Amino acid sequence: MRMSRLFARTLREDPSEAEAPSHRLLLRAAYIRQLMAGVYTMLPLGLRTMRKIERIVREEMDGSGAQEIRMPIVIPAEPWKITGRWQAYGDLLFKPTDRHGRDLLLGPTHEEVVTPLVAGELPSYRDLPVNLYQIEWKYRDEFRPRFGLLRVREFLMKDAYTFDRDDEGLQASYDTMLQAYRRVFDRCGLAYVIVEADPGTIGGGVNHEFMAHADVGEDLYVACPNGDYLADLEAAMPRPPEPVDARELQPLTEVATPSAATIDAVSRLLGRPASEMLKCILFDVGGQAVAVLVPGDREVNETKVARRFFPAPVRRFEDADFVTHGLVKGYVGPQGLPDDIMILADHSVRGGKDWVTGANRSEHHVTGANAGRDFRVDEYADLVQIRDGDPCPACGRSLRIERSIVVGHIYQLGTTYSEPLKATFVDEDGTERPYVMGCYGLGITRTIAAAVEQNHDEHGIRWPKALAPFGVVVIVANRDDEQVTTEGERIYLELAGLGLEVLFDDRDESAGVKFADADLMGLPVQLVVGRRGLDAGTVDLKLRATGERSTAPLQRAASAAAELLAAAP
RNA sequence: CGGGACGUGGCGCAGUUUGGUAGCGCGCAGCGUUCGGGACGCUGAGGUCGCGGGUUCAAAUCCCGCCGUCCCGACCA
Repeated sequence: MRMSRLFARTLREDPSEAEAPSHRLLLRAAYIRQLMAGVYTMLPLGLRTMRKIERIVREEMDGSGAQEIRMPIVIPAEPWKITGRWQAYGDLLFKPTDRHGRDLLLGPTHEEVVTPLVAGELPSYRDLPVNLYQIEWKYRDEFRPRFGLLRVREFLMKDAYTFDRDDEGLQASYDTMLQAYRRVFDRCGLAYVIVEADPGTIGGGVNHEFMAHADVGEDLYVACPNGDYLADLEAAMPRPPEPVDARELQPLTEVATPSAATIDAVSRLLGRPASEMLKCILFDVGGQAVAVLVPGDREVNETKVARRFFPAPVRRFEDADFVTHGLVKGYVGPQGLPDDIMILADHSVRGGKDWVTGANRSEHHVTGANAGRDFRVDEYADLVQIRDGDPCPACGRSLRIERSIVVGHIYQLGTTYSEPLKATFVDEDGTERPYVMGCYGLGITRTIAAAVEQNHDEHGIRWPKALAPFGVVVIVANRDDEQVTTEGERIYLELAGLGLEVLFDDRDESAGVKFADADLMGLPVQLVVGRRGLDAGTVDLKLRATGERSTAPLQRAASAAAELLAAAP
């Protein structure tokens, strides 16, 4: 490709709207342009890199026994209403309507399409397992798109779906996909970890996230320095609480706590640490009131609450809700709550702990409140938010919180979708059973951004060769020197003849501009043809990743560049 | 949606406080000089000052409403 013809105008200054390195550099180096918040045009360079990743993904999917299909983007709403996700996704969905006023949506993921598809085609256990995937644009009207390609409203995703006869089959399919994902991200040159995670609005049980390290990453995970625990922050389990020694419990006593409606204020007023307070947070779960109990020094992990009740929508009580239920905001405690309020408690609330908690009466709290004796707990669960420094559930050492970008997320869905959608096959014994499903997402456009986050310096992008839009850039350093231009052209054609992807910077620009643009665009190998070198019978080579420079004899220029590229990271 | 900031040629910005001819740098076009790490000179093109309404003799500037973009939070590939 001749750069003089390439549709790519680089920017000398950082666009004001770009903050994250990948956003800034992809704009400056002419890979992408923004159309509106969270929606981007891929320019020729960006599209080439995107295709590179697609190709790697395709090869690994095909090699794992998955078959590519292509599902529609415009989807009828009905199956989504059946699975509950029409409500669960809510405003996250783009919801067009057709001329008949029928509800449609732009596909944010495709469980509701692929499940009935398979059910309609494969009625027998003999057809299983099945693994279908597609690489298609996804639409999610994110609350806040940001950081260029990292979080967008239209993004390219590879989504795969497996259909198995039973849990053992699912486990095997899942393991196969997990290995395929490893190979994809290894080939993309990403530094990443695989963590246990929360299934969010997809649902299901076991699931893992592939998290690429990045300072701008929006996703947090906890890691044990021993390496024996890794988990998404939202899914991280605390170390089980130490058993409480049996002892004499205090009586339940009401105390006046004037204008102390916060844990902090009560703690100061009564001179007791926040860890001895019992926090009682109220949620509305699809119309049902739920009280969640955690120690006063911990936060409720709302994701865990939402997961417990999925797909019912979960929201915190608003002021009006307290009034409706006859509760006093700031002074709510579990004892004496009406029966229509479900009480969920974190495991750490178990046993006699003489809690200080709200008295359900304005300006009053109680002391000596104990689970079982003074208040009922309908269910114990893991509900607290993990913090930096919390003990590792495996070894007890302090966990660290790390930042990352989720580039892949795989789920063992089980029958979460096949059951409500009545997607069944006939098993060997002649009975109908729902498919045991898995689904596997991989963000292609996000991987572009993650790769740039991990591979850049103050001059620009430094692509790993697997993702670079071109492998080599041939730079003509002296534009008015006919011999230099001719030699450059010759080497360019020779490289292209070797089957390499070459960008030929034949622009009528000064050498400095070309060098700067080459660094900015980040192509792995730079080959410079200039007067200086020609006089010495050589060309100059530079490896973008390391900045390492070398020279090669003019006659061996193309093969030397090819060898350098082959050895490049 | 809650909190904050911003919107002026393609890009980065000044001008708004105190209303009075729309500016600078980069980029773009032409000519000349220069020519291996973002060269220089001269000439030139390019702007409904986000949109709508209002105040005023006069609005980029003051007032009201709306739209858009970015940053912090809830959501996720």
